[in-house]
Amino acid sequence: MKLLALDGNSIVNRAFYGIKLLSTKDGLYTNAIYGFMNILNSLIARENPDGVAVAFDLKAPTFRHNMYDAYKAGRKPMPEELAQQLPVLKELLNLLGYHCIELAGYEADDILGTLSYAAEQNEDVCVISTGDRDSLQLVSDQTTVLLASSKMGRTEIIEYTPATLFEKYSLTPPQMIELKALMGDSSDNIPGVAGVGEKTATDLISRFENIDNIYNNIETLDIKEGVKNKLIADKDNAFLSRELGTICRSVPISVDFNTYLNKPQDKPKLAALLRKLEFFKLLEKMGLTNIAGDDSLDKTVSAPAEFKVCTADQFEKALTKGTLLTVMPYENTVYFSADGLVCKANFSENINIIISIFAKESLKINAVESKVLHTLFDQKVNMPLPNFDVTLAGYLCSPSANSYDIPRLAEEYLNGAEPTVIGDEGDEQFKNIALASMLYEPLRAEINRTEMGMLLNEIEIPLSRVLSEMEREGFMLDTLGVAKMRDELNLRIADLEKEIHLLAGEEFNVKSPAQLGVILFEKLGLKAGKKTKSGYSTTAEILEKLRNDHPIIPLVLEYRTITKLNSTYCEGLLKAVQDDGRVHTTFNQTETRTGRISSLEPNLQNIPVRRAEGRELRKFFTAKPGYTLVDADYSQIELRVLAHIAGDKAMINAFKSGEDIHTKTAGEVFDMPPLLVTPKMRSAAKAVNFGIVYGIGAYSLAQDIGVTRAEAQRYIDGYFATYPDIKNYMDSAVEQAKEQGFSKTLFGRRRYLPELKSSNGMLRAFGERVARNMPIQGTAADIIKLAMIRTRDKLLESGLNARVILQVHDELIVEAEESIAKEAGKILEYEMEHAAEMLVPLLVDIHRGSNWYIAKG
DNA sequence: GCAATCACG
DNA sequence: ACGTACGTGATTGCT
Repeated sequence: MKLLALDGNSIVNRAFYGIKLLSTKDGLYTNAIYGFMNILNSLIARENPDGVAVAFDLKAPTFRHNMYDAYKAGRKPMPEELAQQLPVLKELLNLLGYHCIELAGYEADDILGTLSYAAEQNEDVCVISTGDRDSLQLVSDQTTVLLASSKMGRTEIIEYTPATLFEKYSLTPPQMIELKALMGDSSDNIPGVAGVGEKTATDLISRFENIDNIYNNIETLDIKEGVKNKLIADKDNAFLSRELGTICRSVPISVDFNTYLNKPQDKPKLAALLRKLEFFKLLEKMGLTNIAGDDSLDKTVSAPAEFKVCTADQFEKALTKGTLLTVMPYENTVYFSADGLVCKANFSENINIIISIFAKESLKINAVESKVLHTLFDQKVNMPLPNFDVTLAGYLCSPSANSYDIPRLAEEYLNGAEPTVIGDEGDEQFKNIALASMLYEPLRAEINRTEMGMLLNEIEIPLSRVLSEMEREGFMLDTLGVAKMRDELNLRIADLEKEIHLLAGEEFNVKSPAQLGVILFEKLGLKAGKKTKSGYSTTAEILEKLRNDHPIIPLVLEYRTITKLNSTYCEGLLKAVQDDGRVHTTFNQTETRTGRISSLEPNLQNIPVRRAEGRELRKFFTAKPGYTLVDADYSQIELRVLAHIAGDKAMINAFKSGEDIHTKTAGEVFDMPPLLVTPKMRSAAKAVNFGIVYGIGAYSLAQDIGVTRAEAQRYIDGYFATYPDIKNYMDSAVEQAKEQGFSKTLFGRRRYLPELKSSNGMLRAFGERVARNMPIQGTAADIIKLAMIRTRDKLLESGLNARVILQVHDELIVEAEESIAKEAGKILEYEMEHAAEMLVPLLVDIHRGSNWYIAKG
C-alpha cells in the first residue's frame, strides 16, 4: 500500500504565509485551510495514494525540550489567524476520510519518521510531503520526500530519492543528521558547531562519514587548523545537536498501514463545512453541491421550495397582479419564475409572450443581471427598471467576492437548500431561475440591514440600463487609420529589433524579461536593480535609470513602448471592431471592490493619453458622420470628495477660491504666496495630494518624487499641519473601519476589510491604506454613476440626438448630433456638476471635437 | 494558470 | 530589518 504522509504544521504554515488572508463573511479565516487543500489535492492527484495521514505538532513540550532547554527557543508564536484555522482543518481532513495523527511529546517529524520506518518493515511505500529539510534523513528505497521550497517566492516541489539526495548534497540520508550536528539549525535553535556552516559541514561529512569518525581521530585528520579548533571547542554541542536533530522512528502509533486507508466520507457534514468555509469550487468539484447541509453544523436551512415547469403561455395566463416576477437571461432565452411556476421563452420565437408578460400591471420584477436583460430586450421588449437585482445586490453585499452567479449566491445565502423542480427535463437553468427567486428574500433583507437600498435602487439598477445602452452604442473607430499606424509601427519594431540584436551581439526575444535580463545584466554587465522573484527586474523604471549607460537601453525602452501600442492597442482594437465600424466594450458592473466599473474586450478605460506617441491613437476614436464628441471630465473629483468627507475648512476654501489646488497646497505647505510657488514645489504638493488619496506612506512618496524619506515625511507633516481635518479624517477612517469591519462611501457602499484584523503587519498596513482610500475612490464612483443616469435620462427627455457612449472613471463622453452638441454638452456639464450636493463645488472641464484626441481638450 | 510588464483613472 | 502607495485589464512568455 502507498501512504501519503504530510507534515501538517509545515504545509499549513506555507499555505498561511503564501496566500493572502481570506475570511468568510462570518469572519472565519480560511487562507491556510484553502492553501492546504490545494497542496493536498495536487499531491493526491500526483501520487494516487491508498491512504493519507497528516501529522501535527502539539503545543506540549517534547522529549527534545527535556533534553535541551533552549530547543526552539525564540520561535515566534503562531499567529492567532492561523491558530484558529487548525482545528477546522483537522475536522475537514477527518470528514474527507483522511487521518490526523498527533501525540503529546512528539513532533510531526517523529510521526513521519515512524510511518516511514513502518513502510520499510512492511514493504509498503511512504511518500512524505513537508517543507522541512529535516525529513531528508528519512529518504530510502521505500520512502521518498517531496520537499516544498519557496524558490524566490514561488513554491516548487522537489522529489528526493536516495539518488537525487546524493546528487544535490553528496550525502546519504543518515548523513543528513551528521550534517545538522555540525551546522546546527537556527530555526530550531539547535547550536551545531559555531562557525561551521553548510559548506564546511558538507565537506567534512562527505569526507569522514560521521562526527564519531571526526572526533575520534580529530588530531590526525586533514582539517584546516581554524576549523579543527572550532570543532574541538564545540564538541559537546555537536553531539547534542545530533541527538536533537535525529528524528525518532518509534513513536507509539499504529504501524499497520491498513489503519491509514481512506475512511468513508461523511458527505452531509462535509458539504456543510465546505459551505461554511465558502469553498464553493471545491464543493462543486467534489460533487457535493446537491448534498443538503447537516443541521449540526449549520444554523438555518431554508424550507424546501417546489417549482413546476410550465409553458410560457400557461405562465403568462397564471401571472397574478402584484406578484414577484423573477427574470433571468440565458443566451437567447429568458427564464421566468413566479408563484411556484417556472418557464422559459425563446427571445425570437416567444417574443410576444415576453412582451405581454411585462405588460401586466403592477408587477414587481426581480432580475438576474439586469444589464444583460436590457441588452437582450434592447428596444423590442419594454421592460421597466427592475425592482430588485440579485446579482447587483450580491455585489453590494460583498464586493470582494469572485463571482455573483446564481449557484454561488445560493450557496452563500440559501445555505445549500435545493428547490424541487418538476418537469425540468434536464435543463439546469430551471433550477437557477428557481434559486434566483428564492434569493430575493435573503438578499433584500441583507440590503435593508446594511442600508444599501438607495445604492441598489437609485444607482446600480438604473445604471445597468445605461451601461447596456452604452455598450450597444459603441465608439466609432477609424480602422484604416489604426491599420496604417499598425503598419508603421511594425516597420519600426523590425528595425529596433535588428539594432537591439546587433548591440547585444546575438539574437534573442526582446519581449522575454528573462532573456532580456540575462543580456543586460550578465552579458553587457549593466548594474541590476535586483527585484522580482524569478530574476532581474527589467521594468521601465529600472531601465530609465540605465538610459545613459548603454546605447541598447533607449532602444529597448522604445521597443517596449511601440510593441505595447501595436499589440494591445492597434491589433487589439482592430480585432474588436464590429461590422458597424464601432468597438463595443463590455462594462463590468460587479468587478471592483470600490464601486468603480471596469471595461473589457476591449478595455476602453486605458487608451493611451499620457505620452504623445500613444495619445495619437485617440485620433482614431471618432464621432460618426454628422456627429461630434462631447467630453467632460471632473476636475480633481477625488480631492474634492476628500475635502467634503473630511470637512476640512482649509481645503474646502482652497477649492472655493477656484485656484489650482496643487499650487494652493504648495503655497500653504511652504508658506509662500501662490505666485512664488515654483514648478518643483507644485509638483511636490501634487504628489502629496495623490499620496494622501492613496493612503500615503513616507517611503513611497519619497520613491515617487525622488527625495529622502525624511524629506517626504516633512512634506506630509507640513501637509497635515495645513489641512488638520484631513489628518483627523485619515485616523478616524481607519478607526471606524476597524470597529465596524468595513469602510463605506458617502452613499453607504461598503467594502469589508478583514485585513485590518491581521497580525501580519504588511497586510494590516494595506488594510489601513484601503480604509483611507475606499471612501474617496468609492464616493467618486458613486457620484459619476449618478451623473451617468441623470445625463442619460435628460438627454432622452430632451429628445436630443445624443448618447452617453463611454465612462472613464472621472470622464464621460457623449456622441451628439453636431447641431445640438452644444445643448447636449450643457446637459452633460450640469448633471455632472450637480450629481451630488457637496461642501465644495464639483467642476468639469468640457470640450467638443470630431475625435477623442481633440475632444479631450 | 501565473508572473511580468505597462496602459489608464 | 523589512517593504508600500489606491483601483483596474491585455499581452506575452513560460511552466
